[in-house]
Amino acid sequence: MKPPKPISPFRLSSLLRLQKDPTLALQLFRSPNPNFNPKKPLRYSLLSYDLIISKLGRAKMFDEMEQILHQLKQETRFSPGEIIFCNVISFYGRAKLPDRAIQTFESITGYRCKRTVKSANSLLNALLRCGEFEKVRETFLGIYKDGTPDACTYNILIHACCRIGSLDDAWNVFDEMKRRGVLPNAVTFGTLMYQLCMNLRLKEAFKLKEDMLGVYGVKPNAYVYTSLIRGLCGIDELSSAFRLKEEMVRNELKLDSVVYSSLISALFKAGRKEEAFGILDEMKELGCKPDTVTYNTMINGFCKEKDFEAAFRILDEMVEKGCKPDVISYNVIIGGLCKEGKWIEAKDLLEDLPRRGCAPDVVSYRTLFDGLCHWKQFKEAAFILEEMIFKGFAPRSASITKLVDGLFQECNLELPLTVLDSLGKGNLVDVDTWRIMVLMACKKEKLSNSSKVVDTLVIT
DNA sequence: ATAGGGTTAG
Repeated sequence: MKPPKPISPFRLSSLLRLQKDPTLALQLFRSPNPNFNPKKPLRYSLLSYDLIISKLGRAKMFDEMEQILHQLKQETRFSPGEIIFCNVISFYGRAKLPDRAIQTFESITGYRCKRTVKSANSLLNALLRCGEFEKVRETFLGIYKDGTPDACTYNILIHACCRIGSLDDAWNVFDEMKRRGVLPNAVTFGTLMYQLCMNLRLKEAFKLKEDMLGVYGVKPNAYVYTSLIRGLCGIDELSSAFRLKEEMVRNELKLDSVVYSSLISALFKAGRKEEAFGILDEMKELGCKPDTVTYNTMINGFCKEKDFEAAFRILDEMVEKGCKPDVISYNVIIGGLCKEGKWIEAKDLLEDLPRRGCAPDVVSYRTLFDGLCHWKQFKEAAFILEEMIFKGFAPRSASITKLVDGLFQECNLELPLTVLDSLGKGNLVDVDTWRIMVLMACKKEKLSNSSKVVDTLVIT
């Protein structure tokens, strides 16, 4: 048998690109040639660094990602491009780790890489995602160290103003942008339009639509239309919303699944579900594939109508069409079932998720837990509670109060101890839980039992 | 993968 040749740097990059599993990709990166002489280490290409860092960042494997970054720092053969750091900063933003985003930003020059407004923009956006508005301000004030703010910078600031709910501030930034000679683009108008439509300020929104083309020469795109369509649906102007959809066609804008999902959602809310199917057919005819959100919208519609059979049919259709249901698809159904008192079905569905290839999330558990408490299925609730805490998901504290309250009303003094035990394991015993436990126990005047509660509380 | 739009729970 011929001995295999060692992997070349080029080959490593292709293999990394193909490897979907971040852990296996990391293993491959760390020892690409396990059977060869380690004295001749592989000379990693910049591309392979880029690939592994992005994979680890997307998978939130930040310690491993930092190790690779450290290794990259030692390389003297090349200087990494700024884009790598932009990506890392946005991974930290998505993971709600603002301090790490800032650290990364500050470390860039240590990699022999020039810092520009691009990484500053990445940082601004990461801080915005983390809700760190004061730090957004500080970063913006310091941006001139790296260059001058561009359209992207101002767009992020406008978005930040919208997020804190101040359209006035957003307009101020818009004016400032123009004063500085930076041209607003489609994203600028898309962001402003979104906020106007969210607040149902449709008159101003349509004025902005006129101005963006007439005054600024920017053509309204699908983002702008989607906001307007949703705004119109929000004030029950469905026919106007559909007229806008036709206008998109006339303006040769591609109708995408986002536009269609909005319309389908509106049709269901207006009790016109038959037409929703017509829209679904139209999508298919125009070659616009319904995606997970489109199907989720329909599932939600059917659940609101208590038509769970139809909801499950959509779920089957998704699987058939190769569109994978996500955790939201299931959470919607679990929530709908709980609301109707069908908690057995809800529980069965949750327990079936792993088999269906979907990991339940904190919403799945909270929904079922709240549903069980609402229907006074306390034993089941306590069981789910233990499971969710074991998985690291915290219940809402109001739900716990409701559960314990309900148990005492049923004179069940044993189960609260089990609940307390579960909460203790998750370090979730807060002051409210304390209060209600002692209060309820004392109310029942079962002093022996109340002292037992206190004992358990002291231990936890 | 420097910036904006659609579905759930609260």
